[in-house]
Amino acid sequence: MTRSATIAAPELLGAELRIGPCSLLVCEVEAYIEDDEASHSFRGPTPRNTVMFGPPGHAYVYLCYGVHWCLNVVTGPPGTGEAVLIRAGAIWGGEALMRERRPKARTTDLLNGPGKLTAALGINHLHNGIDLLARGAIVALRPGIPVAPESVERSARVGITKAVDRPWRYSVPAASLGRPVA
DNA sequence: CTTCCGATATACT
DNA sequence: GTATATCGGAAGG
Repeated sequence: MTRSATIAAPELLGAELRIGPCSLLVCEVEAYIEDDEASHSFRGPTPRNTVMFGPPGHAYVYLCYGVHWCLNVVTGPPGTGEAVLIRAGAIWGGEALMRERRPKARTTDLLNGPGKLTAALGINHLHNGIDLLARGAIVALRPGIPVAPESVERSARVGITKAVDRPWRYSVPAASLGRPVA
């Protein structure tokens, strides 16, 4: 995971993100690096973004618009402020509990946004900084379904107004990742 | 279907 | 005071 965010981001597609009985397969991500006006790390460390400058494979969780939790996977060597935002996932396990947490959501809307998937999985500030690759981690990132590099779509990042020209959003259709087992 | 808007922590001007 | 890596509900067509 000691790779730059733009390399790590497409490699995260198809990975399984699990917390308790709930899990998803990552199908949309965005890369953010230090030399990037759209990145929280652009102006250096702050109380909020310190985790971005720490070791790779850890979770950077922040509150967006004062309302929604968003989950990133820290990348790059320690000291570099890089991360990959998990933007969407395919339902993989624990669907009943995820629906309980988001009762109004339809199937295609359950995990199709960074704030939606953290709500469904129950991820919040308590998970900021944890090692997603550690054995027995509360929130764990593991190999899921392999995704062919040729099938990855690249596009402009969403919801930003700076550095819009950098095509650092990577995605595959949720339906291409297979069906939930549980 | 579409547009508009409120919520509101954190960081910056 | 203003902007932001968002979402869901209301209002209009």
